[in-house]
Amino acid sequence: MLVTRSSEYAIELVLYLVTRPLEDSFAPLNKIAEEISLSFHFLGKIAQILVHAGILKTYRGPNGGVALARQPQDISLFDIVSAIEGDAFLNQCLIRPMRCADDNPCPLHDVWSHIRSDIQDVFLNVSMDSFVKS
Amino acid sequence: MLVTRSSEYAIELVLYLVTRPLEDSFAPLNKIAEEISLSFHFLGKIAQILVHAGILKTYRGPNGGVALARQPQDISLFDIVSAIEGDAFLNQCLIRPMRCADDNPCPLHDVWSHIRSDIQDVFLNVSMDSFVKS
DNA sequence: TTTAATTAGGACTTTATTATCTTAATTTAA
DNA sequence: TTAAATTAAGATAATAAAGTCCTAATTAAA
Repeated sequence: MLVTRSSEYAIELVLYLVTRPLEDSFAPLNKIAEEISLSFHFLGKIAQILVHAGILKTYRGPNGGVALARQPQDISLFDIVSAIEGDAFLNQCLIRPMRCADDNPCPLHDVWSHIRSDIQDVFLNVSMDSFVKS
Repeated sequence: MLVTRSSEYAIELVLYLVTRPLEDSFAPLNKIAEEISLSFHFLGKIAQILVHAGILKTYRGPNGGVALARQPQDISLFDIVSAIEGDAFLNQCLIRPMRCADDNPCPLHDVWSHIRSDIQDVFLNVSMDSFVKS
């Protein structure tokens, strides 16, 4: 598993907002949940995390819903996934992440720090404007 | 999370066998569990999976234990992790892995298939001989 | 100003993962 | 041939992740 299911859902939610027509403002979560076949309540929790991370904004009441808080080109895959998975995402050693440190490295430490830095770059370099509908 | 804790343990187990003196044959799991501070019983289950995957071999009875079934240079990180995580490891799309297919691709399909192929290459190219003690 | 539409967030339930416990099977050596 | 040392594997328990449900808070419009 590369990311949790919560991260998958978060990516789907952002993709939904990125690919829908620009003129629309807030999209209600119940409509999104139905269209992408996810649980409305669970999606609400995901949305809250993304709001706290500054990726989405919400508005309550009639005609309310969620919307992107910044431009698609300013939202990377890394932003979304690290918001859900926490700071530790791609920031730890592969084995015994809690024990391994630069001054007490595990055998994989050097190899892995290069690998995860490469993977992190990939996640940082995929931004949501790749998926904007024209 | 990039891999499950079970995969971490599997990597640790193999690393233990790779880094110990060559003249030793089978190492008993209780000794390994103690040295790397893991649950003996859980380690036993991990070992069984690695045995079925052809990475380890075991021998029961006094002086029994586990040993590498092949040379360190013939065991990659990918071998270990995919044995534990299953065939789906790095072989699926990032979102909705079950639904996404080449003929019905998710929005991330093309981007992600390149990314995961790169990550998979990294896992394939790290083999256990990098960690052999000389 | 009341009602309806929405997000916010806590409590709870279900499911999957991780971990432990117990017994069986295998093998060596006394 | 019995006892000890080991892995094999099923059953159960604990923890974490995923999912559901309920009530509160906010906002717009009738």
